Amino acid sequence: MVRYDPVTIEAKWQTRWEKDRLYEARDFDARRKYYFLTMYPYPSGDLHIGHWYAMAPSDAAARLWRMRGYNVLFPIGFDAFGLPAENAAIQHGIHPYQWTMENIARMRRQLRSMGAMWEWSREVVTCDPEYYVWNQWFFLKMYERGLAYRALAPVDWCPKDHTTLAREQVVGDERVCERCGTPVIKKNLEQWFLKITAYADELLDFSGIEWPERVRTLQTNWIGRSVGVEFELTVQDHPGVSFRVFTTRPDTVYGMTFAVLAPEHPLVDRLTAPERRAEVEAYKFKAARQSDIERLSTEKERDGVAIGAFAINPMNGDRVPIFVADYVLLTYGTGAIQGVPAHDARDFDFARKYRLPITVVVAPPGWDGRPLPEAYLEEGIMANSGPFTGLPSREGWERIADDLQRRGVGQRKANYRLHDWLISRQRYWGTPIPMIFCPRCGTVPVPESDLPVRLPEDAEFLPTGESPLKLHERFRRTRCPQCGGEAERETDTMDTFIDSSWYQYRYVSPRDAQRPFDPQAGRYWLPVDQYTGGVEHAVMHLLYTRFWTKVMRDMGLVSFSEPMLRLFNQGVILGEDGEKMSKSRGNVVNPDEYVNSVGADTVRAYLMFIGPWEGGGPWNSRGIEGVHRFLQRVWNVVHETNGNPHARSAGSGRSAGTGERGNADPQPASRGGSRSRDNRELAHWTHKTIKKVTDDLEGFHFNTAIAALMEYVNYLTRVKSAQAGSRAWQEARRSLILLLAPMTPHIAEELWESMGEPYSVHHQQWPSYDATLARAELATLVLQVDGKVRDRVQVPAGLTDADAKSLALSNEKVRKFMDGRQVADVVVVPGRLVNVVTK
RNA sequence: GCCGGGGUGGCGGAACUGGCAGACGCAAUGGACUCAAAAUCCAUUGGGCUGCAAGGCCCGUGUGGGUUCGACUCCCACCCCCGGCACCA
Repeated sequence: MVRYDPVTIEAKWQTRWEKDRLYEARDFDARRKYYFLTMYPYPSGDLHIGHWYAMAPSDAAARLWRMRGYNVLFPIGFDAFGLPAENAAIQHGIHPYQWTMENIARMRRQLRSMGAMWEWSREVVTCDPEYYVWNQWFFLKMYERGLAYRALAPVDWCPKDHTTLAREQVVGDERVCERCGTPVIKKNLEQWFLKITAYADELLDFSGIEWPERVRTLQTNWIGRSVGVEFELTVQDHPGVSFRVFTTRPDTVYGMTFAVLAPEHPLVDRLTAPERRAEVEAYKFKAARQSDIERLSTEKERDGVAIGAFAINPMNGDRVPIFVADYVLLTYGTGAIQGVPAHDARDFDFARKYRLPITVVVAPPGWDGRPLPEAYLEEGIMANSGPFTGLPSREGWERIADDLQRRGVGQRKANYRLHDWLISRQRYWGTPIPMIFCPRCGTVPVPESDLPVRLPEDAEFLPTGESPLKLHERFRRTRCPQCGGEAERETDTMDTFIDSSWYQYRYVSPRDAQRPFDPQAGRYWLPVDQYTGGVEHAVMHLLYTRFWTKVMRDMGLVSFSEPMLRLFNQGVILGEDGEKMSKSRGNVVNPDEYVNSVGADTVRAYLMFIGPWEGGGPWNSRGIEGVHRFLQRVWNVVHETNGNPHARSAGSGRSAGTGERGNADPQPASRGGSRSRDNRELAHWTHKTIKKVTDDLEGFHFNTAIAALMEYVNYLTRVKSAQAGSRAWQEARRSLILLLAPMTPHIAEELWESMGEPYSVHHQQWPSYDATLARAELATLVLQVDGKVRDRVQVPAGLTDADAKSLALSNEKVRKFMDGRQVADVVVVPGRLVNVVTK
């Protein structure tokens, strides 16, 4: 028998498939389309086992759709802009372009070893001007629509990477850079923003897409919509001066006993009384310093300083003191609040500390009028609230909001935690922002006809922390497109999340030089049907690309509002020690080593078998051997019966699927009326396995699909000698190979060929099953007495409830355990269980 | 603190819509083959008790309660773990 030699057969088939363009997706095919996309990799240099974990199961799922007769688009590319390339340039003197392209070349080779059905002809590399020109084009379109703007704002700056970061790229309590872990600092800089907040409400709507609850919640929390009322407070003895506060609790306005401004609030200086000035200044200084120093002391006591001015409560005319306190943030709402200690925990602490009155305006149930031990945050009955007293607070909320609105003092408003997307990066290796600063005309966009603004190739990479573009005179100095005078280019480049916001559209027509993508091809392929990738992108990439799609819709480029209909997040593969893989831990698994020993099919199948795909989990070098043994058994069970004279399939052709659909054989072996019991059992195994594997792959339950195939192969091995040569056996072997084809494509192709079946197994129809055969002929009926299992009997599958009942009642063991007691009830679960309940 | 997810053998994990808990794999133990080893194959493998044996009995899905003929699954309370957000007014 031929030995299973994965390394040789895998190389052989990969070459052949590529030569034959086996997996090419055809634009405008008559078949239904299916666009299956996996997040493209960053070309870091080596293909990591994590890439395999993300991609191999995706490939299997995409292959399933193909075998089921869909025209599948399964593209790949590289997220090729980004900091590591530039850092390599600074450290090793290699140009980012060269570094990136060499990495891509190496990763292409490694990716090919996976045997996936990617279409390399559609490959997209984002650092190619052919690609990033459209980033610039989109930017200009957004600028035209008022969605791109430049503003001076306090922004997050990473001192190690020497660049600004989007709010989303600053992580954790310690506020560190998402990329390098360095604590960020605040800087006041003029930067470009994209107005994602204009779409905040729409981004909260996930109807029409099947995305994991987890991601939807993450995005919803990130957007952080809260609904309330913004109203005006006038300041006593400062005619014409007022400030606005935002509250989600207009029902508590009567309970305001103080007001707070953020330390950076513009009115602070103006309103501070002369005798308070020194103290207020000191507080402001302290607050400013604190935002720069680590804010690690989490349970910091709330403090503040009275500024010596008083605000007037618009509901009852009361005069309340104004404070500055750093628990109020300038960046949220209006940077000022009403202090309602009875109904807000923070205000409560603050009022306690400074001995401010605590007025209850929403009475807790059964409140006896005594002071509250802590802030009461729930609903209740309004108290001390003028004409609103006695109303349920829920109603008071609306009535006071109405009242403020009618009097022109305030209006209902939604506030968002989401900020506009800061896209300026002070680095070289990204898309140049196509803008020009002219001393006469101001900020002028680069005309579309002048695109792309190319990165100069001869930039110098010095460890100064200054952008090479800023130091590159020939790039920086230009002519103003409006007046023709001397002007300067914007030297900042775009956040690389711009690239990934629309790359799925580029795959549709990657070489189109006229527009970002061909709208006709787009109408056929778009949107993405299934997207897969890690959950770490939940509030960055996945939010940005939804935003981008909505902008494209408003531009008339697409007719839908959501870029990806279904999303699946796979888990993270860990080192053998259960820890995150890292070079310093020395627990990194190199996929190439395994590919070169046990083969890509084994690595693929093992990654799918390890557990639920969404769960990730530790790598286990013994576990992979078990999967390899399984493939070896598959090989043996097929090969050992290859020589049998009856083993050749009678009718086989392009459409020779095993099931009903497109079946060339009008009377498959499994439907014959005169089959033996053994044949019936074999056919039952075949069909129930087809059903199980089909259902599991559909739901991305690769682990249980493989477990079912293992059971099937164990069974086939047991009955091999008795069954070899029968038609049911032949059907079984064919089905086995077809079911394996998406997960382990090489061994499937090799075995398919060895059986004398026509090339290629990957052009075959996915087997369908016969529901009758999939059901078992015999069922094990569990007999219980009072809920305890007392016997198990084999019964025919279609046994009636009445028969099951009498069978149970006459069963010897059942009678024994009834112990002479009366029957109170008999519960029958058809085909499964009978429970005799005694009195 | 809030939001989301999760706790099942020595390990990774199965279990339809409330109906045989532990599929499949790893590890382990015993055996076959071998001069020997590796590989392979066969058997056993949740815990406890009991029987010469075939077998029998009890306990068991984080904890405590509840609903039900019957609960890993549903309800209530709690503990622990993972992820996210966090002075957001």
